[in-house]
Amino acid sequence: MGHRCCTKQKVKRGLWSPEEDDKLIKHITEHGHGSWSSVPKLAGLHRCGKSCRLRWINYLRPDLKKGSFTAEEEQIIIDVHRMLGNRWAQIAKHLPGRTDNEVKNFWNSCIKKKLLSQGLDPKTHNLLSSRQRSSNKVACKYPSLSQQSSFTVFNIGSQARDTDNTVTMNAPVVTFPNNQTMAMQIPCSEPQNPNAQNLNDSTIYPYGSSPWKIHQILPGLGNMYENPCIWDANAIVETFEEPRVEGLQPPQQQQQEKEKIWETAEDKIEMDASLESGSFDLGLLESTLTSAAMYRDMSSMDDLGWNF
DNA sequence: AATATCCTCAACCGCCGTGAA
DNA sequence: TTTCACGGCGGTTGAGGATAT
Repeated sequence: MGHRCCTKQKVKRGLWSPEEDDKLIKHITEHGHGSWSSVPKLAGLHRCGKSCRLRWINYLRPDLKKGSFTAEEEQIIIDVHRMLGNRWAQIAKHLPGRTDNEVKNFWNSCIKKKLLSQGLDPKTHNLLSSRQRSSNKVACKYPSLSQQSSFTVFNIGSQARDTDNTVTMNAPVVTFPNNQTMAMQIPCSEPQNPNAQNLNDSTIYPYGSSPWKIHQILPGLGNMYENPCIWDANAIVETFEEPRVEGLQPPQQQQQEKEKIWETAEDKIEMDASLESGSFDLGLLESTLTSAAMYRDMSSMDDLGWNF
């Protein structure tokens, strides 16, 4: 059964013809889309409004980025997915010009296989058990990541939404080889977006534009750090300053807020994320985690420079 | 060259949240 | 309070192209 708007009249389905595209583009550039349900009639299309919307958003929009995903985009997807799961629309927001559908397809057709070939569970980003690994030997068309077997020491936990709506998070663990130091990019204090008034605003630290400085991680076992990254545990990394933004709550208060949300992790952070209750701010989580994820700019694992 | 299998990705499906009536 | 229309989202499908046999 189609959508209600589609059942009212006969609508065409399937691939769009160039003529249909032209009609839709012409209508929207001249009049805007307004109510999508009225677009087909006004544009002279025998499609349902939802189909028009999808076609415009995913394919015809002028600001869409064409072409393959870059290595950097791919890493962003992996990093954000690690923290947000299959929230494609949220992930796509970190990739200007990319759509949720595109990101989802790329994930399912490529990244997922890469992670499996690395012995990582694409859902949790954790290492698969040896049994799971052996049953997941997948030919990876893109060998770059799978060749980085030495990075299996790098294991970040991630969230999984359980059926009872509890978000379970494994504490992120970055295991550094003993006696190694490592350059790591973490955020410095000043947000670049002058309009940002609120830490909850994820635009403060958009990928690629946030201020980072290189820190050195001491040898040993370090955990991804707290501030503004919310992980802690017993991190053996140096702290960095709280972002200074006008109108922010005092750090102490922020800390209390965070403590409401997060329970201290040892190996695992479990929190009651009853999303409907409103006690859990997904936006805050996301923006914070996104900031937290910035360490990924060591992303390019090739740049890490382990000295084995 | 023919056929089978795999892979990609555009499009659809169905559910959900929101706001208006 | 209920109903409905609508937009948005994530999961899934299937056509068609690419690759393997």
